[in-house]
Amino acid sequence: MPPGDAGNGHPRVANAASTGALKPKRQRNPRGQGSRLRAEIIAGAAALLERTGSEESITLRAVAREVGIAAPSMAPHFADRAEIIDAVVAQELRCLHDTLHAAVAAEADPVAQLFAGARAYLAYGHAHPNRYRVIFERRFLALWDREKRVMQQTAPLMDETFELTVNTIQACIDAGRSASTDAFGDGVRIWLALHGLVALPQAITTFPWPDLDEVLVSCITRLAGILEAPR
Amino acid sequence: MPPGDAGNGHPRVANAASTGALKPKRQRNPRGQGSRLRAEIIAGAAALLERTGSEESITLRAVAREVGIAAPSMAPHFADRAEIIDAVVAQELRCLHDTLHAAVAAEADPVAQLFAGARAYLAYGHAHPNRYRVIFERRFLALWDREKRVMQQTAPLMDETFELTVNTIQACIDAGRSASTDAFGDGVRIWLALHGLVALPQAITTFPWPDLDEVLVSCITRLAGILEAPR
DNA sequence: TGTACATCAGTGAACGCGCGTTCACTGATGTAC
DNA sequence: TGTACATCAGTGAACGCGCGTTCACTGATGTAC
Repeated sequence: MPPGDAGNGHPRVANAASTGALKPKRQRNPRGQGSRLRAEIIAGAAALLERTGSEESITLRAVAREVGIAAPSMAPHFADRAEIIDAVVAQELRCLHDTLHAAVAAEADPVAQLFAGARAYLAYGHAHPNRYRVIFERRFLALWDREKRVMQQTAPLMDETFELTVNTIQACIDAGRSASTDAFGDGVRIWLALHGLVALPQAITTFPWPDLDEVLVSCITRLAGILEAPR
Repeated sequence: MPPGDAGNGHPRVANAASTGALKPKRQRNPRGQGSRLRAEIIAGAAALLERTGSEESITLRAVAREVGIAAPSMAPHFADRAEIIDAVVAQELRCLHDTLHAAVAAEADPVAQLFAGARAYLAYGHAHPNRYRVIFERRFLALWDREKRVMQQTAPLMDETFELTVNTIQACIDAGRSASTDAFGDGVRIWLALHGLVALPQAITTFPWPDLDEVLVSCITRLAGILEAPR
């Protein structure tokens, strides 16, 4: 068993403290501000996720190490791992939404907006594969009640993000730039293709993928019935 | 902590033995046939995966319990978890390939073949979500050397499976049924869309997904430039 | 203005658990002589 | 034809590890009187 490995298949990941760059001992939050630790825990878990790429590495003890607190100190804020991960997902989804919104808002032409949003989605997925995974490839193992609760938190945000796409396609239609007659349906088709575009090349690394930006453009052009390139 | 939970987030899953339906004590393989255990281990791991849905639940001890052997007995056959999972992936990918091949071969019309293959892919993904995940959503955590070795095993099979799609599209073109001029590129686009079609609705369960078969048909029709419905 | 007390924000050691791995072993089956 | 030996196909107990969780605690900061 290699050193640093727990023997349970989860490599123990170095944090700032264990690498010797030991953090200044954490100062406790002032009275009444105890809930600030909640945000620190979410940030710690997100950092852990970003660094290790595996949802499983977000153990309570690992997060505690990352944040620099004792493990039981998390109990008042989170009941278990899943609640922490949920909070991370919500935060990351908000981040993705804002990124996409900004990319779309930066363009004036509706067709350019559609491509810009799609490119931002693809760029986010490839720049932050681990964050992307935790949002769009989570699995729920018979945690049905919890799943519902989580979804109540993230579903509106997901819908809001998806609406960006539909609105942009509708704008293309209204401007006479698209032959689409079903903005919602085409939004779905584009989302599915984009997910494939982010996820598959990351999983199947041996395949001779063509240039992904070109694939993106051709998929969207055909799926959204775009009549010509952006002006 | 609930009983049966290791306290490490991995629920311990009941097998036939622990549920009381205790298996007849395993008979050891005859001399010279020791490698048969290898197949039993792969089958046990696959069963575990199918039942629990999580790659993490495939621990050496869990597989040993499933198969009904002592944990150290696996050492001669597999160096670690990853090797077992690799073997499962290869087996499942072979299974998927055969399924798709059969579905395509059952049709005569090339357009019907294209749709039949795509529908078989979608059906496999939804019937066996956990098997699908282990093939197409594996993550490789800095196991680069191992990844290469694994890919050497599965890459040819993956290419073979993909070729089915390309050949079918080419047949559509040759029969004058498709306006496509790039069978490979359109194969990629269809694969990406199909992956989204399998994976996203499973992960995002709150979204009001439209009928997935209709989405499949419309995506393929547009992405492969199909001129009319199958004859 | 003092002071006793309550509350808050955590700590640190200990528990039992499943994990991967080690190591000496067991018992059946073939094989050389 | 007998028999000693080698090999094969595993077993079972023990190890140290990280895990989630418990429980009594500590020490700073407000607050009632």
